[in-house]
Amino acid sequence: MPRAARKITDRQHELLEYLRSYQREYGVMPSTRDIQKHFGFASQTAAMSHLRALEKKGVIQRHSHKARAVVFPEDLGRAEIVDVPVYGSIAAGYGEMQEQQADGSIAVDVQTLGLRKGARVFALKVRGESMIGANICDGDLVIVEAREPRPRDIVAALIDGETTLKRYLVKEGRPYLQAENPAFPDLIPVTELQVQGVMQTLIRQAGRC
Amino acid sequence: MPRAARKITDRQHELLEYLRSYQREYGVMPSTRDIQKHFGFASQTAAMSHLRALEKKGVIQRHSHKARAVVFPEDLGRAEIVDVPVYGSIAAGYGEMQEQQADGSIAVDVQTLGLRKGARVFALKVRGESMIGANICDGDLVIVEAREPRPRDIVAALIDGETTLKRYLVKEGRPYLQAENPAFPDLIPVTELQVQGVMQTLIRQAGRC
DNA sequence: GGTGTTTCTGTTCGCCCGAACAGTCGACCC
DNA sequence: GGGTCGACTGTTCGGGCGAACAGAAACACC
Repeated sequence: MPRAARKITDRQHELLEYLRSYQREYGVMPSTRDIQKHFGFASQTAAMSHLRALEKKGVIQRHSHKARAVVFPEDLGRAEIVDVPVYGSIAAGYGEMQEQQADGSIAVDVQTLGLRKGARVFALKVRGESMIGANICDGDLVIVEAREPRPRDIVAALIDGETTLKRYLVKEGRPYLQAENPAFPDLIPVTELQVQGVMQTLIRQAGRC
Repeated sequence: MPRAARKITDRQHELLEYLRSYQREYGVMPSTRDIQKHFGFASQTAAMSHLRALEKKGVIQRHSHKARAVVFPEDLGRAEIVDVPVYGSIAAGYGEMQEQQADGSIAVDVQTLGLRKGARVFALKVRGESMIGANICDGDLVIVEAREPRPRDIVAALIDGETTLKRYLVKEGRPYLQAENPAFPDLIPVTELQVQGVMQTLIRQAGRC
């Protein structure tokens, strides 16, 4: 295999790793002179030829005559990525949620999440087995979009000062919430403002459930 | 509220949108002169002052005296993001998978996926109800890491030329696979090389299941 | 033994690009 | 009605930064 996709050298791998770590830390690519300093090169040309080599092997792309214009091809044309804050529990409306401390956040592209542009979104850690009938387990992460529910949506609702998942149903014009577990009481009438959002995506880490 | 977090102007929103679209397309930020040309400014200073305004409002960060050094704070310090190829079905071993066309890909940060560094990983669209007992439904997306299974892992296994999910169990030193649905036959002895990987994460889009 | 790749040194060139300075005009804000 | 913003024009300066050129020494391939 003389042309294309030859194997990457140890030294080139080092450089690649530096590019990645620099980008993660500063959000920008290093200039050839930054690379020079980091590796202790006496000449800036050394960095240049390494970049050229990596470009020839296809692991990076460069825009010529632009500053810091090194790009990883896999980052290009990727769907937009959103950070979703994760709450262990939510004991307030959406308005007050911003002040509440998130337990962390997850980053996923919008396409997988199936979100509309500009949707307000958060994630909730499921506690208990009340939705086991919908195959949602204790410990699952549920991504919720703050919007009006439609009948049969699974919603995050505020009940007794705590947020839980329930099925949103409408009977004879009156909305009510229902657990998907025969051991749980059925009909809970919806008073007002209790629905915080609609479940959009579910994420489960292996090992649980 | 005189200081900090004032509202973003329409014009500033336009600029922000341009920064994002430029970055998505080229993987690099535009220079002030790129901005100037795009908006038809007569002076490059117009772009500069817009960037300064956005920085003061905290929606971007800048590294002074560096070229194209505009950064979105939310992109900074984020866990590494990996692209996971999605296969509708896999009828081969891991080696041949690279040649097989992926049905798309999803981008998630490694932390949410719970992956080890350098792990070989792919995603599989679940077909059928054979794992409904483990609360895995038809249409779910399962992220699989190619590695040796441990007892009680859920694995992607090649059976009759098609990949399906099964529970990996060991009885009296002999490994076998089991569906998590009483309607399916239990014990399937493992011959060799059939396990393609271990389920690590599950992703479910709402509306299904 | 020539040809090619890798990993560098040393130097020069010249556009790229952020930054600073000096203004202009209009919209709000007490 | 002076003050502070936002949205610019017009110009100059100087370091940032990619790129080119001329090597060199090690190693592998065949």
